[in-house]
Amino acid sequence: MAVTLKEVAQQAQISVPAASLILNGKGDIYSKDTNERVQQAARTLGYRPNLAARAARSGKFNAVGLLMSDHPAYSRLSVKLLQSVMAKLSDKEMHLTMSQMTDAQFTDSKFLPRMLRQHMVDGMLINYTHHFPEHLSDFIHQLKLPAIWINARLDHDSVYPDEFHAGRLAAQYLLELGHRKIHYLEFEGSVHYSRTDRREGYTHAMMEAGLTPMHVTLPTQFPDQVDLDPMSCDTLSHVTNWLKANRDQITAVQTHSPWEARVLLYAAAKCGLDVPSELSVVTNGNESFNFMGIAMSSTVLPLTDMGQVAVEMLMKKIATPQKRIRAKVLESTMVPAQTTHAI
Amino acid sequence: MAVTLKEVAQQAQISVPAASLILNGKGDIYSKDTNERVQQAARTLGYRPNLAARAARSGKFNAVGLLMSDHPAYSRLSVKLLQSVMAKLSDKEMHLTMSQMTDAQFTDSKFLPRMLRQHMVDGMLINYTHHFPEHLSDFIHQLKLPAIWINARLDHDSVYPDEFHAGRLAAQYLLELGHRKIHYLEFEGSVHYSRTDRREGYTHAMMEAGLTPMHVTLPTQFPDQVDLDPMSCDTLSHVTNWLKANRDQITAVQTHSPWEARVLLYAAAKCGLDVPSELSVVTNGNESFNFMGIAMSSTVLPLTDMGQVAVEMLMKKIATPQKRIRAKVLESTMVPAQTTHAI
DNA sequence: TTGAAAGCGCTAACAG
DNA sequence: CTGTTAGCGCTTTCAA
Repeated sequence: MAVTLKEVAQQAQISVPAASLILNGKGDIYSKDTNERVQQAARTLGYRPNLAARAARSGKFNAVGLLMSDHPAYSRLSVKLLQSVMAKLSDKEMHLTMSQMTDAQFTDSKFLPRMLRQHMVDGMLINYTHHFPEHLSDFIHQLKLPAIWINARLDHDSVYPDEFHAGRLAAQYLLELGHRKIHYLEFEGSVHYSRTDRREGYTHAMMEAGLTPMHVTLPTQFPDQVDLDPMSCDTLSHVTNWLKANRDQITAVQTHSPWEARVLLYAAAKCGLDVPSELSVVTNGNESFNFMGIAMSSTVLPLTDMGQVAVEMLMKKIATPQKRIRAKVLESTMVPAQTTHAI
Repeated sequence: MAVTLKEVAQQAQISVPAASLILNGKGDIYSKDTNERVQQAARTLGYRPNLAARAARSGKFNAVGLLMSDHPAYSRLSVKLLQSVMAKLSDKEMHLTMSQMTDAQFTDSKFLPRMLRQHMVDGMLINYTHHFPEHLSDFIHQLKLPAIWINARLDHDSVYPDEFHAGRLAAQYLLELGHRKIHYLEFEGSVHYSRTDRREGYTHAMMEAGLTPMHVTLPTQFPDQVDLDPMSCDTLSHVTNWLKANRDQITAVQTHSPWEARVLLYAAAKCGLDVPSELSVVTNGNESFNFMGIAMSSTVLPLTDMGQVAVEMLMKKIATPQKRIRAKVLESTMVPAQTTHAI
């Protein structure tokens, strides 16, 4: 067994509760000397408070759970977001416990993640973009477990990006650069609200500028499915064919996500189209990135804010669980880089 | 307060310890009827065991900590690895608590992560590729806290990939395809053992085949530093220039990592060199991937095994903390895809 | 087959 | 300023 408070108290010749108070920063009622003795004893013995005992007594776990899918399409785990969440929790002397659900568990109405089955966190962050099982959210409400949703467009207890704004922002940026022949490219895929919203943001900006929106959807194989059959991917040829057929009518392309943007960049190079001098490319994304030796012009999400806001909201929710908190909608910013060029 | 065992026991008209035993699967000494009553009561009341109380009493947290850097170069967080770790822990009814250190904390010899300062986990997984501060590992040993290192090449208590083998494997694959003019490309960067080992694996395979290893190191800007100045990246031009100058002497390139491979693919397209018909590209990596609409031929790590092995080792370590466990070295496999072609 | 008693390590409420 | 008493929710031990 590890060093306990009792041993520290004995060593410092004081009662256990006194040692507890002192080590928790409430020692100002004790003498300078006693404080010193206790601190010293704790240090020499290598005392580490047992968080389980503390939680058992105080009724607070000082822990937050993060629930997500193991399917990248349902719950993309942004490392930056995760870091921001952890940093913010760390400030509050709380920790993060992770839990993921497999697709099978996800659809099984009887399955409950450990974090819901057992009492172990003060609140939950739920990073499910869509398809969050209703029986689970019902259960969470029923438990009155404080929870904040991330990336889900709900009216309350939720933090999510303004995807319409992001879509419009990217288009406006291309328009400001003087582009008129701007196409919008997306691959077939899941139906998260970001998909329609970004496209509508683009459409809105084009109409505002008196231009006709040009939108194309191409078939793809989801990049994470490459495991299944690496040889069968023909995404590139779809993009290349489209680009070849339309190159005269295009000076710029806005893509739904980095996935389309990367393929497009590669296809353009294959077609001998130089980016950015002959073709500008901009995408909506989470963070700025440089996948191919060229920095992508992109809208980026304030992921750090997002994590902080989510944690702040959760803290409020934990303090007053019954009160619903108005959803926070976050705006992206446009980060110009090396794939766009004025016309 | 949530539903407690006491309430369940009252409802089922039995003592608290009896209810505890029954709900923990040790109810075979009780009558069928009693078992049923307790289970029923727990269900209708929505009982969730308080893990803090259980841990306080049993002395086991049933929790594992994951310590990493927030710097992607020191501790790349593979989502697949993380998932495998979580899944394995989930099987054992344990959970994962995350902790990251910032670079500043990392270099501050006085800083201790919460997980070490406080007693809250039964063991730790440490995902630091290099530069793990000595005062921290000393501290961990001193605490006798069971710990397993991931990605660190230590003799004991460690799981890491055989990078030499991976480097050799990729080269051998190209050789089998009939390539002779095989160059090895890497960008300047940190000095993890994977860097030299992979290169030496390549070198070894080339020498075995009676060929001269051709190795080039090009300058780069770390892809994660794009935030700092997105416009200043000239990685692509370095690769393009190198490729142009050497295209006649190259039929295949092996790259240190996907980062080089992506840039190379893009550079080749820019030069009008078709992959794979005119240039084969293979890389060492963690997982197979398709970043640009073309599936990359790559060595891949058994990340799922890696997570499982790490957890298994940690469980052993927790059971017998004093015993050192021989390090487990994992071999990659070669996954051919769309970027390689027989000559 | 069941219950009572004890205690994990800690914090909170009081009394002195 | 300091100690005593009590108890968080649970598991373990022992007696019946």
